[in-house]
Amino acid sequence: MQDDAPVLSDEAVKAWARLVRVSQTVLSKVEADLTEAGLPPLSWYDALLELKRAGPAGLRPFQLQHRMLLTQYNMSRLATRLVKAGYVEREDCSEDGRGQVLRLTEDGQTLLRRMWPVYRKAIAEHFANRFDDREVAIFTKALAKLQ
Amino acid sequence: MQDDAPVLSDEAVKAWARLVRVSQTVLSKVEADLTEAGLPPLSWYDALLELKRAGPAGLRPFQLQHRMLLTQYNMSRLATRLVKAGYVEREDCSEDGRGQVLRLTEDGQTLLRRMWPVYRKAIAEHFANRFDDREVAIFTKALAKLQ
DNA sequence: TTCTCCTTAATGCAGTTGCATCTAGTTAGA
DNA sequence: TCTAACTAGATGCAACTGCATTAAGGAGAA
Repeated sequence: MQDDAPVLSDEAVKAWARLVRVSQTVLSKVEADLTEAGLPPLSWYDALLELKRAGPAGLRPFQLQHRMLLTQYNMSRLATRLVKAGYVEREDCSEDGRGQVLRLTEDGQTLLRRMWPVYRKAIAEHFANRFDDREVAIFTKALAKLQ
Repeated sequence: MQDDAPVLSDEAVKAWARLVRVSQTVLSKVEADLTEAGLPPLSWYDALLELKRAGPAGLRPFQLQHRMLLTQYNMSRLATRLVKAGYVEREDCSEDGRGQVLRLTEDGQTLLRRMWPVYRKAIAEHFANRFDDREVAIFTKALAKLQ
């Protein structure tokens, strides 16, 4: 019987199981709050927020893709959806014939403003309210080790 | 200008963002390791493990659904896939004409045994190795507040 | 210049999820 | 016993994801 098993305590497995379960639960509660308010999913918010931060220069799809940790094909499709919904405009990139530039539209700005209160409330309710400042700091520090 | 905004510090938002990002990243690394080893996704492992724990009595789909925090329709479909793949058997429930019982098959047992080494290695690499025992305890305790 | 390799982005296909709805069986109250 | 309300599970449809592949432009070496 070989023992090439990585060391993994029961406690570590328990922590893992809890991370998976908790993140899934909390995330789906937040998504549910957005859906209930008739708003699009979190991924749309994330994309629009990044584009807002990028300002009028916009972002190349591959840049947004890296920031959001998306796959290339999912970025391509998310962009298509956001453009179709009118929240983003996509134009060919003048410096690179292969590329595009994505920019937030007015409607996109508006959507961000409509989503934030709902999103903020959801984060508070399902996540932040459970911790005090010290615990938030500890939690953040622990998560940083996984990045 | 109303102020019905829930209290939500920048630190809390940062912790939230990190939780979302990290859990997504780590989870997808683990899934990738399973895929690379030619194994089915994590959700299959979870289901099979619950069925193994349930023993020969098996589980009703709705019981498994609650344990795995699935929606009813996703439970129904996961069961169909597992049955089709031969890892689970599904028979009508004698006590309840509407219901079924799910049981692990021999092949299901075998799959569990094949998946665990890969899964364990992935948990260790992408998660547990980043922490010492004390940190695992702190992390678990923090996550507990979100349950 | 031309050839090769790399990067950017799209897409066909199969599988999965969310939502709404449906069927069928159970339970409890009049 | 009959009916209304509830519970267990399946499914049609649209949207989304993963995988593999493709098209097309860019960049550098010979």
